[in-house]
Amino acid sequence: MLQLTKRTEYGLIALVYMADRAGEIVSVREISEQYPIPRRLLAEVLKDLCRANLVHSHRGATGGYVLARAADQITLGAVVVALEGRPSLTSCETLAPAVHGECGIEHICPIRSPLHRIREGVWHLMERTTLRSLLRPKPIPVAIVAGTEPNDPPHSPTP
Amino acid sequence: MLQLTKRTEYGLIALVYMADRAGEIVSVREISEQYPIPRRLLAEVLKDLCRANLVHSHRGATGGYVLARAADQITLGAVVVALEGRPSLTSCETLAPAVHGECGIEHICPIRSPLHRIREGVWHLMERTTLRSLLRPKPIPVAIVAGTEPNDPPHSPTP
DNA sequence: CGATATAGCACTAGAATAGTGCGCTTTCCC
DNA sequence: GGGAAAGCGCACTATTCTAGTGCTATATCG
Repeated sequence: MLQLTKRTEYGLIALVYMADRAGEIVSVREISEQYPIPRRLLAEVLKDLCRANLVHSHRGATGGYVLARAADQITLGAVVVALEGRPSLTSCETLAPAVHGECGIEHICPIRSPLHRIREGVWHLMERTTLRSLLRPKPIPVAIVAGTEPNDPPHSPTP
Repeated sequence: MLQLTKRTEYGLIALVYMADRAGEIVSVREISEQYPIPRRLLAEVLKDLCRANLVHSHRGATGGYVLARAADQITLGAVVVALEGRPSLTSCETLAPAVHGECGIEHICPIRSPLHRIREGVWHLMERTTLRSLLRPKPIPVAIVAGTEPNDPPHSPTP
């Protein structure tokens, strides 16, 4: 269904949240109280992001998570890979490498290599998109609560 | 799961096959005998493509399907829309328009509009990809006439 | 020590997809 | 004209994936 999973959405929201508080340790509870995201599920997601080294964890009473790198060093692609695996677009690619290297009709499959190109395009798009570019150009946390975008003031998002 | 469905794969394979035989009426049986695709399922897919006016159907004993337009007039986007609906990338977009126009956290959702851009990018990619570009540049029997890409082999396409 | 937070595993429920059954209609061809 | 072949339409089953939850263990701050 050519759509990101909820896990990925939640992960991105959490990452953006953490990016806004760069350096601070943020707990799952804190994030889940800001958005209608099930706490336990978000916890699972953060664990995955931690395993993928996108965030660092701190255990114990005042524990939580912190971005492992700067926001412009974290790509959408990396997040997607961490939370739902490398996208494949066709089932060929999902199964092929695991089985015997082919999808069974590989030698006659007329859409294989062209679709690869598409996949590459999508993939490239996600690799080029950094967490930073997902951030709103608004510095104040309070603004997050209040602001829909009135008319995109002074900032220019990305070149 | 950022992946095309089997239906879409099957549809593309069928379309490519039909493009190779532009003008001829091709039956579901014929296609399903060339590839390991369940006949009945392929039939469902072709029906959907027919409803979307991407192919024309001919009933009766020697019936089958034919491309409704030239291969370069059929986009991957149109096929995807016909077989799995317009892609949405986030659940916001899937539900939002149906419900009350918002996903519930829309006003605070930090990833909404940036992710929209991504979606647009993916969508644009699919809209720009035509069935023709999925074809192998093989100088096949009847030749697809209308002239393939400029990088073609030693074959001066056509008038 | 106790409260709080992450770590890990396993499990349930629901939705979406893959694939099938069956009867009807249309059309070619003998 | 009648049968075979092909599409049409609907409904149905099965499998897979995702969303979300339960429980327990471990770590750390105060």
